[in-house]
Amino acid sequence: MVSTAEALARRRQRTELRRDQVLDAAERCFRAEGFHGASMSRIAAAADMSVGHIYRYFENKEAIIIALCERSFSGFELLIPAAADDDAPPGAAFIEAWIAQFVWWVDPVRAPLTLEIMAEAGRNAKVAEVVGRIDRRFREIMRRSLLPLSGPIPGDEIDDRLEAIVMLSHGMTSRITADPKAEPDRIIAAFRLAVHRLLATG
Amino acid sequence: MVSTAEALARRRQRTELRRDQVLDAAERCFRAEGFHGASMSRIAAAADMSVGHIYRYFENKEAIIIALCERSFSGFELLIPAAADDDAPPGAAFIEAWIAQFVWWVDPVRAPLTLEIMAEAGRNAKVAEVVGRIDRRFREIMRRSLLPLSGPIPGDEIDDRLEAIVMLSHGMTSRITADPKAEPDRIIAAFRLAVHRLLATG
Amino acid sequence: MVSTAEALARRRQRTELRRDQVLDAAERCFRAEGFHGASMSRIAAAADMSVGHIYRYFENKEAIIIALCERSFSGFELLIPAAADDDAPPGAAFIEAWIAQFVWWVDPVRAPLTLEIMAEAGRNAKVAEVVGRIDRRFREIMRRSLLPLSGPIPGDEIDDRLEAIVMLSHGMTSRITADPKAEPDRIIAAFRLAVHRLLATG
Amino acid sequence: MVSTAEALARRRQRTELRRDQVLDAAERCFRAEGFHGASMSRIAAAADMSVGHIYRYFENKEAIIIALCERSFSGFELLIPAAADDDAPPGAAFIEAWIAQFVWWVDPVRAPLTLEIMAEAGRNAKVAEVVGRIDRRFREIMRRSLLPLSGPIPGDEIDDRLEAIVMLSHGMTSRITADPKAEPDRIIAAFRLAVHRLLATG
DNA sequence: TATGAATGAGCCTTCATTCAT
DNA sequence: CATGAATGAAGGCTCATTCAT
Repeated sequence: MVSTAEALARRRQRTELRRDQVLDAAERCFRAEGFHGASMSRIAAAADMSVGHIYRYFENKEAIIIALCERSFSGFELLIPAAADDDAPPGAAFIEAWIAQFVWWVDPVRAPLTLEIMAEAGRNAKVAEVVGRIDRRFREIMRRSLLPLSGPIPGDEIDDRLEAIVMLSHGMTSRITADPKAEPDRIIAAFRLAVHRLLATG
Repeated sequence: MVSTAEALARRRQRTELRRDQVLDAAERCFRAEGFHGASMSRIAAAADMSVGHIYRYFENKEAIIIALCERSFSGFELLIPAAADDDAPPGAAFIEAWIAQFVWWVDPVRAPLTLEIMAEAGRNAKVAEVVGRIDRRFREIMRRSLLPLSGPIPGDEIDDRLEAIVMLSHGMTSRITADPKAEPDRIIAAFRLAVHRLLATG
Repeated sequence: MVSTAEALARRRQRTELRRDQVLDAAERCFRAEGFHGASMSRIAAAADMSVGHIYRYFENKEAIIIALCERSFSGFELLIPAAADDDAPPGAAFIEAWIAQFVWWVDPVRAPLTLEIMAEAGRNAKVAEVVGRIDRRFREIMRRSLLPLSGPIPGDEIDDRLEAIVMLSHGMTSRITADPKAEPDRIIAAFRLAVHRLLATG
Repeated sequence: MVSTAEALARRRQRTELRRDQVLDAAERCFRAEGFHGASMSRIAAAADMSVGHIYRYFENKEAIIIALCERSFSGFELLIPAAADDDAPPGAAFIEAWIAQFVWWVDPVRAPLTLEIMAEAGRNAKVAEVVGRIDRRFREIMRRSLLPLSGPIPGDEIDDRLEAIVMLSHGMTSRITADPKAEPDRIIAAFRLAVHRLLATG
């Protein structure tokens, strides 16, 4: 029946809404207290939901962490193609646009969570896998869309240059989180300079 | 009395030994479970010591964390001048030696802890202060010893280039930790390339 | 909605029941081991409740102590007006009724707790405040209802005589607690005699 | 040998000194934190002594408590005969001197400890015994030395009157401890008034 | 669907006591 | 005589998770 299909869709959508409601709350809590410091009851309170109800949408606390990691990066994952698929704009301007996307990494609200995720990835295989997936995707996109716009680069240097850009982006997260006085603008400026030098010929 | 002075020295030394014993154990536990995941009783077991006894050497768990942060960086802090004070070797060779020191950052055993420290710095002011101190010292040394060896750099770019180098070193920690398959050698290679390009003229 | 209001009322009532359940258990434990000798886990066991659950009803152990102090005195506080408001019976009979209320103080089950409260008041400001409140109320009632029934008392002696009565009532608690062989009846008899002499003219 | 006997006496005396040193420290600690709140290590620190050394003089913490109870009352026990044995001064003056001794009970520094002892007596048989002993002695002395100075008292009232005096003295301790604003002078004044009325004829 | 009462293991920390030195 | 290092049980409290309603 159509009505059943519709009902199912509506239910599915509502479930998605609830999950987001939990993830929003968890994000706030994890940011302030870390994965291990945040408690389910505090997350529940932040989500305006009962503790028990959360367990209808997530098997346990770890599942929330994993889901949050995925959602956290999906925001970034959407940005990259947005810049990449703007088919072939004039080189320099595109690189500039591409760099601008990285303001995302440097958001002082988001960075601590990203860093927490990286640290957790060191001990939690599932988190490591999520991080690995986005990392591979990030490199692939760079290779496909960023590289063509750079000057000619010696083949044996390509991987190192891309790796350096990845490292820079991770480094931004660290800097923003660990140094409360770091200014996002200055961090981005340093990133821009470094990316330009890494994509330059010679 | 000689004996008293000697006894005191011996005691002091043994205290230092015990503290290190605790810090070694804590380091292993923190690496495996994070600062907040690790428990005092597990740390005690790892240190072959009773829980209560640890508290003779550290006021509380946080004091262990702080002490560990300090000890963790002190290793790095010793390296820098070691390279810097090698009085005036020919430029290129020195830079190479300087870069080689960063194998320290890229040790897959040490990196997870460093990352944990950075994440913790985002919520713990005391940790942030320790991190800030080493950060300032790092920059100051770069400015004093590394910069003179680089080609001429436009004055308004100096800070950005140094900042980029700092970001790269943080990025190495992240990469090594989050990606278990990352090879330290490749990471260092990328770092070397980036540093060279950042110190190059033009 | 009616059901909601009813449910709320029922919940509130059950909460009150639980709190009493905890206080009853705590009272037994405190009596046997003192405020600081009794442990939360033993209180929980005595209350047929898990440790963690107690913390839904009381913020911490001290809150239990305070609540118990309040509840402990509220029993006495109810007695006083009961005697006082019996409007204007013939003097002597009333005084007798009034004295009879003090069997409450002399209950060998209650006295040890009262003494513990007094001792605690010496170090815990919150407890001291609860004790101070009941003390003021006690004096005020004596002044209003007991004094008029006594013979004429020189104005400058009134405070001392009331103070002496207060001291006597405290003393009963001490005697009953510290001397297991003390007979409540004899203690009350002495109290009666002393009160009569303190309220007598001359 | 004489020297041995002397040495033994000297040792005994030094032991006594050490015990007092511990008891002084314990008294301060117990006053501030109660019997259960004070810790051996804090007592040791207050006594300028090592923890382990205390155990040469006292079997365990309870032994310190007991010894302190005994010493605590011995101070009072000495006072009574001091007044009593002043052979037969004129009645009224003696009673006044006798009452004056009770400033001891009302010392705001001593009272909290006395109250703590009374509370502990309710659960610790050994403490109860110490308290009981002093209590019996107190009554006996009153009967022997105070009573003869009073006016003629009906035989069946004697015990009640003495009991009331005992209660008053306990009450003073309670009042002084529990009410930080209570003035010792006023308490003593009330006590004096009550004692006079209890010893008066009729 | 939604609640929050209930659990008990586990957290960090402190304790009385012992014993090698 | 004197120390204080060492223990591990027990302290108060919080937690993730379950389940009756």
